[in-house]
Amino acid sequence: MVLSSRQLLILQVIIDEFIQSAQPIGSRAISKKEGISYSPATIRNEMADLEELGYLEKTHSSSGRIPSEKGYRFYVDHMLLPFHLSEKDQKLISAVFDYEYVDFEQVVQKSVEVLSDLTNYTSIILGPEVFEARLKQLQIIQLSKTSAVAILVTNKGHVEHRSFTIPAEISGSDLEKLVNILNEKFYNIPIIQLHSRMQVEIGNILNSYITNVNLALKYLHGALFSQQPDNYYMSGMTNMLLQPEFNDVEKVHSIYSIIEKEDLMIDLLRATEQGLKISIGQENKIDEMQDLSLIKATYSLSGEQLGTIALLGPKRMDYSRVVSLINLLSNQMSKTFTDW
Amino acid sequence: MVLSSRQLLILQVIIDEFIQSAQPIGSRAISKKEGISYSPATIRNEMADLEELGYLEKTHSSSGRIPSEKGYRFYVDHMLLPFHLSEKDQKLISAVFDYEYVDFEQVVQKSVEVLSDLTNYTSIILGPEVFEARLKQLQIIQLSKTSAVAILVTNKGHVEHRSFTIPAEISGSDLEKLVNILNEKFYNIPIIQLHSRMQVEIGNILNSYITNVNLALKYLHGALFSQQPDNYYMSGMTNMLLQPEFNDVEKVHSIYSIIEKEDLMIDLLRATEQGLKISIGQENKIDEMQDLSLIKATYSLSGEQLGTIALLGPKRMDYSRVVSLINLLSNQMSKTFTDW
DNA sequence: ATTAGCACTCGAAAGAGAAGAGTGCTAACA
DNA sequence: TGTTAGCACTCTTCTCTTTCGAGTGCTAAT
Repeated sequence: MVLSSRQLLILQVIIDEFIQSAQPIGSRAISKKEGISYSPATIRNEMADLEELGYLEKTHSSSGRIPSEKGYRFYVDHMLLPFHLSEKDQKLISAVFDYEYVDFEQVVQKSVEVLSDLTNYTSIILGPEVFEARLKQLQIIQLSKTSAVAILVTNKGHVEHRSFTIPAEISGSDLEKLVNILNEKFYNIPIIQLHSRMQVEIGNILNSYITNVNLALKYLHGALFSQQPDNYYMSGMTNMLLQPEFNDVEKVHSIYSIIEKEDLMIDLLRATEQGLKISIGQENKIDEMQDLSLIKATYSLSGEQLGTIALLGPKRMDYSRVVSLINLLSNQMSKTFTDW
Repeated sequence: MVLSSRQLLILQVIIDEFIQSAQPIGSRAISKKEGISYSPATIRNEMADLEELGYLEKTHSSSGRIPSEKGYRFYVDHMLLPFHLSEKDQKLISAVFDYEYVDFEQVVQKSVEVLSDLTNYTSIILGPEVFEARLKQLQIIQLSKTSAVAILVTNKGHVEHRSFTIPAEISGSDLEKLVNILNEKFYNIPIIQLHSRMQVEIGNILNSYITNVNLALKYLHGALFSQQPDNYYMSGMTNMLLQPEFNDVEKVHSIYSIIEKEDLMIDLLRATEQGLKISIGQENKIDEMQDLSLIKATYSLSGEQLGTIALLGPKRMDYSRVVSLINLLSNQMSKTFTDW
């Protein structure tokens, strides 16, 4: 069953209007729209058909129509017009990349903010995946007899650091030796392999130099990897409060309880495929996200996928503008990172 | 005008009950309370007096009473009983300090979380002030021809880092020299002085070694200080949604709009005096905080004030438990930091 | 000084009615 | 045959009452 062009037109008008107003749309309102030359009665017939096909819904038996999830899906798949971003939008986005002293974190932080500001939705970005980077330098700086900072720098400029107390069994000079050997031996290996190779490859070598090798390794490892790196950035959570569909504290709370579960969101965002993906309502598979849409796009460095940038808002989202914004932003991010 | 002991008792019961129930308290309910042996009529008379004195309010002409801000203030100043924390609370708090690998950030992060979890209010902590620390080591690690990471480590184990692009006019070896000289010259000076002394003291010395000194200094400085250090930690914002007084999206939004203004909150929290301070409703001087109470306490390292730990919730707060929790936590923080 | 009694006030909840937006269906029309 | 006018019907929303109960303030009795 394929839709007639008139049905398409009416569907489009209803979705566009509903995205604007958040109110059910009636036949009379549609017939008065520019570009529509049918009477309300005709439109009512078409709406009834569209409803039967599953693209529209009613809130009650004599209400106007609102888009169903299937309607949104169709809209997103087949009716998304290329949106022309305003000068202002474009400027605000490029401003993110205009700074002299920049690093990944700063750019990502600014990106997530500009995205939530421009859309009035909640924006989330997964930062560059540290473990894909390679070891540039490892360092231990002793602060006192019993405490030190371990610092790890990757070839992509990411820095991880952690303070720790030096156990009595390990001397400062032993730690230093350990670090020297690790730096020499493991320069430029992927961080993700560091853990396993630390155990396997150098235990023997070190035994001759250092007492308590295992303890020292354990400590060093604990210091560096005890916490997952914070590459999760979110902005505009309160924007949810502005959406009329969430004008009830109950709903807000249920949504926030999901958004706050960082692990869950990371799982949700971690992109499988390159490119842009839209999940509408129940497509998200999570009860609390039934009324939400998630739009995510990947960004990359020299073609290699680096992270995900995403937007969370009501199903009634301004998809066409939002998609343009995300595309522009993710492309700019990719470009900037690759240029460095 | 001093309150009679019966008035005190009634005031206490009303505030305690209201903190529990969030409902206006009537005379009959009070007279049935254990420890009260007066008839409702007697209590009504006392309540009328307490209202005239400004300690109580009515929500409408025939409602029960609720505490006024003056009532809360009196309660907090004169009626706060030492609260015996449950085993569970105490355990959860000490668990924060029980880890093997710890640094400031981790402890602060965990503290802010445990505090909001235990209270169901919003918790904020100002982390240790970096600029009071001293320079332990400065380092530049070159990542490529045109990019590098600058890392600054303080004697307190704080690490600041920033990536930057190396301008064409400056050679890598010059940067290295610069860092060496800075390390030698400025070891152990307070970070806060680093900026000015960099300008004044070593410009001359460096001129002979390095071309483009000023540019290099400018870059290094920009890299290290371009961003304020993130020593602001917050947790439990969504807890506000659980409070019956904020069951209206409007109110939540106005509160969140304030909480999100990091600068403003930092100003509000930065403690002038050592110790614990409670600000109730209008005492906060901020319109949007009329319905909120703020409790803040300082923590310190060897007696030297280090930061602030605070709790934000409705005026109807469980002051006595909350004060005990904050005191315990801030003391533990001070103790832990001093022990290191 | 305390308390019982009582009239009164106000909010919350429930119900009734009117208005209005919108539908579905039927029959007329081009 | 596709389109439209007309009309009965449905359902929400708003407003107006009514009722109920909790709680007060005041007066008079203890």
